Amino acid sequence: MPYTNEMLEECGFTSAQKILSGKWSMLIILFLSEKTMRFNEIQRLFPDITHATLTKQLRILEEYGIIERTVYSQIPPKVEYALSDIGMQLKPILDAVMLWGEEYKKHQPRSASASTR
Amino acid sequence: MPYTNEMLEECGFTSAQKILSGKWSMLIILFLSEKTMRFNEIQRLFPDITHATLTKQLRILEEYGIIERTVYSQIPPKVEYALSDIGMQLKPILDAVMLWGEEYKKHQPRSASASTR
DNA sequence: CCGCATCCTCCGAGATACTG
DNA sequence: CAGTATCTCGGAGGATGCGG
Repeated sequence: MPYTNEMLEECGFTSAQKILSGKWSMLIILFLSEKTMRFNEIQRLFPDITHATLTKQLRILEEYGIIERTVYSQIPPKVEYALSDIGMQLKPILDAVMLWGEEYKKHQPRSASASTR
Repeated sequence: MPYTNEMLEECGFTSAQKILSGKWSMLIILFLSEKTMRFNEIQRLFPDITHATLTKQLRILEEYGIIERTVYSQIPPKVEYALSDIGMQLKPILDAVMLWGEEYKKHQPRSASASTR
């Protein structure tokens, strides 16, 4: 039996796809699962993501309810990012993804870096 | 310590991100993990993916070594798609993702369908 | 039945510069 | 220190039509 777009919208799988398909989503979630971090901490962790892009990614994940944002109204400002409960439940999955990725690289030493598209 | 783009390229996690972030990748892999399928079977399963798009997705996954393509030279043509060994190892992960998605929808009844972006 | 080539649309990701 | 506002650009995803 076929799966139309409507049916896929209902399915939890589709939510997961949207949330995880962001270029940095999985990495951010994985590191936040270790500890709560400030904006600049995250940025120092990934020097190659601009702060504008990082802000967007964090906003999206926040809207999805994956991370929680705490603002301390002070000078200088301080904002902390932490995983929500449901976000935390992604950790074992992302760990498994990472392990799979390592395994994959052993078998396919050159494939996924040279994106053929 | 920071993770530069170069370091991330080395990391297996990045391969996984590229492979899994395709809009249909996870769904296709999940269904192929159940059984080998012909092109038209897959397309009937997802009526809302055009055959051009499906072809591209399958090619990409094939280049990544996730799926294997068997062509039967006959009239009419027959092509079968199956998961490779390394592709099969994704199944438990995708099952977990699906379960997480269901759990997520319970907690966030409206979030990820109304993509706020 | 299956795949390829072409063209188009749209959005993610980044670059840059400015605010409190 | 953190966030916002624009702009650009490339590529994913899709529509259509031809070819074997």
